[in-house]
Amino acid sequence: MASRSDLKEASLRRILTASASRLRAEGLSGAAIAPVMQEAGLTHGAFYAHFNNKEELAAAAFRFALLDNRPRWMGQARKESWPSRLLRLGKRYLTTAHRDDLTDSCALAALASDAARSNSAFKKVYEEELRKSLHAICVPLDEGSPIDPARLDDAIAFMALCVGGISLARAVDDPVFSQQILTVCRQAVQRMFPPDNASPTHLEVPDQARNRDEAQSHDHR
Amino acid sequence: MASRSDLKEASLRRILTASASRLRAEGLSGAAIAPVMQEAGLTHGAFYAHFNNKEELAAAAFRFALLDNRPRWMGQARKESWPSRLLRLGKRYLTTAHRDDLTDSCALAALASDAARSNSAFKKVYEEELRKSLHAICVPLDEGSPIDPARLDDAIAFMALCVGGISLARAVDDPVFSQQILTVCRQAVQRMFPPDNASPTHLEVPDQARNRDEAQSHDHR
DNA sequence: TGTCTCATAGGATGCGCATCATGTCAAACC
DNA sequence: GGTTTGACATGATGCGCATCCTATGAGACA
Repeated sequence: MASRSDLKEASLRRILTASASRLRAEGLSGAAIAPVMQEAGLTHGAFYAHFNNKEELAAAAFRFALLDNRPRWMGQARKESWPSRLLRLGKRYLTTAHRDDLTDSCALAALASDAARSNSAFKKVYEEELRKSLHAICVPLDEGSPIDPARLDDAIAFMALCVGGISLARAVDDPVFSQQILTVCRQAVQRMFPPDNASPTHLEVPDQARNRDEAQSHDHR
Repeated sequence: MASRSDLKEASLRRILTASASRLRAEGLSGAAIAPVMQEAGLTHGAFYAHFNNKEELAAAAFRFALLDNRPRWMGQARKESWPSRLLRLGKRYLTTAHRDDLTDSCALAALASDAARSNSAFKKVYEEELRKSLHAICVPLDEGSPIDPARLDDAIAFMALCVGGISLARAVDDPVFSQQILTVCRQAVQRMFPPDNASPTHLEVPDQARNRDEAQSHDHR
């Protein structure tokens, strides 16, 4: 039928899709309006029918990027123990595939430095999305229940490791080194959250043996 | 006496200082030539007496930033055990003071996202500096000796956690949440690298209580 | 059928920026 | 002392970009 508002909504969606890609690939200041609109099949003039300014677009596109990706990379981590859930997520996150696919990657990592330099409005959006992701990590199954603060702390450390790991892996030129960074970080997740039988998540002293080398370094998505 | 080349060298130093600050505060694309030159007490025309283009400046300024900061934040972690060295470094790195002082902060964290989006030339510089920092973490004392690969792996995971932690803490708007991120990451360092003499009898859980990050911003202790 | 609305097109404007071109003056060198 | 060199200043040049303005054409609506 293509009613008037349907068309606009479709346009908006294309704009957000294009913008979300370019935002991650080129950063907050890099993703310019005209190219985004062109990628969306429109011209720059149409932009202001959808947003008041570039900042609004950035916020909306950032939200869109995470809304789009979160379910995909959450997958079904259900029913697993807490440490194995983190381990599984870490193995999915810290891959060469995710590293190399900037345009479709985790926006929290891709725009971390940018958010750090941005104004309070964008930081609020970033924070909101980060909280949503942390929440999703903590309780992917029953949406309503409050989350365990200890788990939240675990999830924060986990996210920091993942974001830092993939950022470093991307920032480096040598693919071997980059791969090493990813592998080491995957192992670090395991060391930080040892499998259930070891001991519960907090206040434990995991034997100081440096158990390295249980690294399957192949990536799958 | 102010010989000709002395003057040029002094100018270069001012340019690098100004550029290194703005680079960290505004990113690779944000740090423009004219403002940098002005901050250095020169005009934009003088720029090309020192560099061929903006990329050269960015690379040099990035190097300069780390050369300038590395000794300061390494401090004297000598003679301590490996885990306590990392713990000490983590406590120094993951502070609100470091978080808030973008212009003088760790360039590896401030420019991680930017490097990820940059060309191979800049990534090479980033990688080189990252390797130097990792090396400095592993063997701050005797420069010559080869580094233990296991320690290098530890240092990589440590850096990832630190970079991710401070990036997230900066990207977020709520100061309480930001503080929590820093605190959790400091604890995570400890969890990842438990102190060697961590005996159950002598349970000293130093960082467990709500932070009060040792706010001595950098150096001077 | 005829108005109205509004998403879109296509300039136009003005600014910031990297880079280049030209001028200047003091130190360096003969 | 006279010439040369080169760091620096000043002023283009041209591009990319955000934003604004105006026109248009097709759906909405009467």
